[in-house]
Amino acid sequence: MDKQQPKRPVTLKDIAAATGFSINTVSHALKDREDISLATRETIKETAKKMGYVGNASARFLRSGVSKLIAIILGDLSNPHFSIMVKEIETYFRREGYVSFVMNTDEKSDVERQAILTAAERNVDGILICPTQNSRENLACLRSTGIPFVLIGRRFLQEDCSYVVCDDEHGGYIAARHLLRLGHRRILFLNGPASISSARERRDGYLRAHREASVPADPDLLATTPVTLGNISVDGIGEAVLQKKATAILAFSDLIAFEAITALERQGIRVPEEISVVGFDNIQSKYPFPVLLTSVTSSKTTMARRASAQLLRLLRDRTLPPEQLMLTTQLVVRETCAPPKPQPK
Amino acid sequence: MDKQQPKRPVTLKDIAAATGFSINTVSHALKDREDISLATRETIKETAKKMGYVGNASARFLRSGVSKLIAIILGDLSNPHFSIMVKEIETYFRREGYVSFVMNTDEKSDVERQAILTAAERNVDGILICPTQNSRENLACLRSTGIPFVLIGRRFLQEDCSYVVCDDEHGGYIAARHLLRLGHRRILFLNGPASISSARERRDGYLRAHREASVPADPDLLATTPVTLGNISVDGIGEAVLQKKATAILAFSDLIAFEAITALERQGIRVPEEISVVGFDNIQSKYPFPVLLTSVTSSKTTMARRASAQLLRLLRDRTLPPEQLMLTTQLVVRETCAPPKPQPK
DNA sequence: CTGTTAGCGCCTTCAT
DNA sequence: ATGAAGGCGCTAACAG
Repeated sequence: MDKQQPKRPVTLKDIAAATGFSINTVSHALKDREDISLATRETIKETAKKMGYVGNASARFLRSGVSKLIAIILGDLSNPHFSIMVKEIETYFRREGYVSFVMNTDEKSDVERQAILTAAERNVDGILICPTQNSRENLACLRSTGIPFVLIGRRFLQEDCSYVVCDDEHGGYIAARHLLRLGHRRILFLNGPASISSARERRDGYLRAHREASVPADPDLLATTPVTLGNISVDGIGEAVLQKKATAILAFSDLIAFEAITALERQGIRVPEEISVVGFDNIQSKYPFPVLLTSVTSSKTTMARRASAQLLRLLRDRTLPPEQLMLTTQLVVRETCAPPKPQPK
Repeated sequence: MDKQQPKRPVTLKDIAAATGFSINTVSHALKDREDISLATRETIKETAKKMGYVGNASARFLRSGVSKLIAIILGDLSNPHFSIMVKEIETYFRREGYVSFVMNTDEKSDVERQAILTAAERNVDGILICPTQNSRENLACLRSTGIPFVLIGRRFLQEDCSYVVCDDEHGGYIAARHLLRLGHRRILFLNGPASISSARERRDGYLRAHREASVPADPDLLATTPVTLGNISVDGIGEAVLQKKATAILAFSDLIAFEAITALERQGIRVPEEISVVGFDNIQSKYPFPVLLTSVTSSKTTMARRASAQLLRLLRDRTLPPEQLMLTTQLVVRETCAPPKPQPK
């Protein structure tokens, strides 16, 4: 067999030597260029296969300037919301001949900055990023690389760059409206930090629903929790609910909602009998968990595909203007909401 | 500002021209080599930073032969079981200066083969793979690349290669034993395909528990379902349970268990009152879902870290012999199991 | 149709 | 302490 020595990879030069053609001819033949005779192409391709030629992406990039590499930068891959999208993106781009790598920022802007620079150093052709938005600097950093990018899930309103987001304001609105219509008057919003655009916009929707229903929104009911798994803090949620007299909870993500439900039930507070809960992301669209959480959703796979398609277009023609896309949001009603219990006075 | 032109990345040459030193000196200075005077190093590093130098990984690889790239090949990133591990691996390797990219095989061996070749073409330094095991050829393909690799979660018993798995036989054993001790005599095993080592080993444990309990294991209770999300098939699970007179289900993964529970409850069959369910993976260790599924587990983060560490060692010294590691499995008892209902005759 | 030349950005080696 | 030369594998541009 041909498999003992430390295996130097086969190069075009090796194939050239083996077939007697020049390196160049081999290169062209392997790309099936018309200007090489069919016979030659056949011979060369056969020899290449026999020798186990796989090519060298680094060398190819160095010469051509095209790496066929994509960077995906986001907070937390272990969150199903993201992993579902990443899988979609990876599959989409692999079909187009690209390889994509993921970098987790844990929502920290310095890690994100490092990730952007790493992407540049790795010569990626494009970047898909769900920005931390802790600071504005990283957007400048991203721009300064000159690499085409598309934001996904979050956006910068004052800036003119490409993004694909969902209608978070509407999401916050329909979630709050649903609860208000059930009769809830004090809805605790476990929101993400206001620096994140989607958190801000959901809050706006939440407030709009209150205005429409002529229910005053107590600022004390707007709470903030970190959004990364493992850092979500719902300690004392039971106490908070009682103290703030909340009868419902709106959570920034399904994971936060689940954390809250788990904590509440541990304290003997039942959902939805004693407190209603609405989440965001509808991660059950893919996993048929028997949890039955009412949740606001937008198609993650659509979002991922649209963002990928947009980036791909940008890669093919870098002069294209930025494109903004907002997908609709819907409320998926399951079983974690009910009218409020008559409050004992 | 310095940001209009199509932005050719800054190279060592540019810094050399700007500082008046040679390319070589610049290269050395940026690596903080002792043989460049401190003053020069300072100057050069400052200029580099000012000019926004980020380096070029492809060029570096081409010369040095080290890409600092890792490929992760697995079935389905959107499965939390995998995404949790991938996040761990990505973080682990990034701290060591590596970038890792993921490729989903959908458990198809031809896609896997392509992924292996892509990894080789991309000059990865190492591969972490959870093999499909549909065919044996891909292992040969993997070997032929000469790239160090570590299997994760599945293994080839006859082959001498590095792997990190959990004790699946013991997992199948304790799961079945738990159900047998509760009084179940007919446990439907929704297992993965027997080509997958972990499925085979879990089945062996399931059978051992039956032997120990002197309960005959009806082969009719050994069912097989695809393991990728979206392809899991539990259609007619209700009918199957009734027809096979099963009083409990053991599932190859938590996702399959959830699918089964959802399907059963839709048919009005209640868990655990009418049927008990045990899953595998304990994905709730990270997500506090209020589902309370009894599940067999092994630490995913430990598995990921151990596999990463093992691969890293291999990268530092390719002559190291293969290393095999098996982590223990435990049963996490939650609320989906109960003694069987007295069967009406 | 096929071959030659040159160079992408970096690092290794050797020279000064 | 710094510089010069050469080449990693590939492809673009041009020559024959």
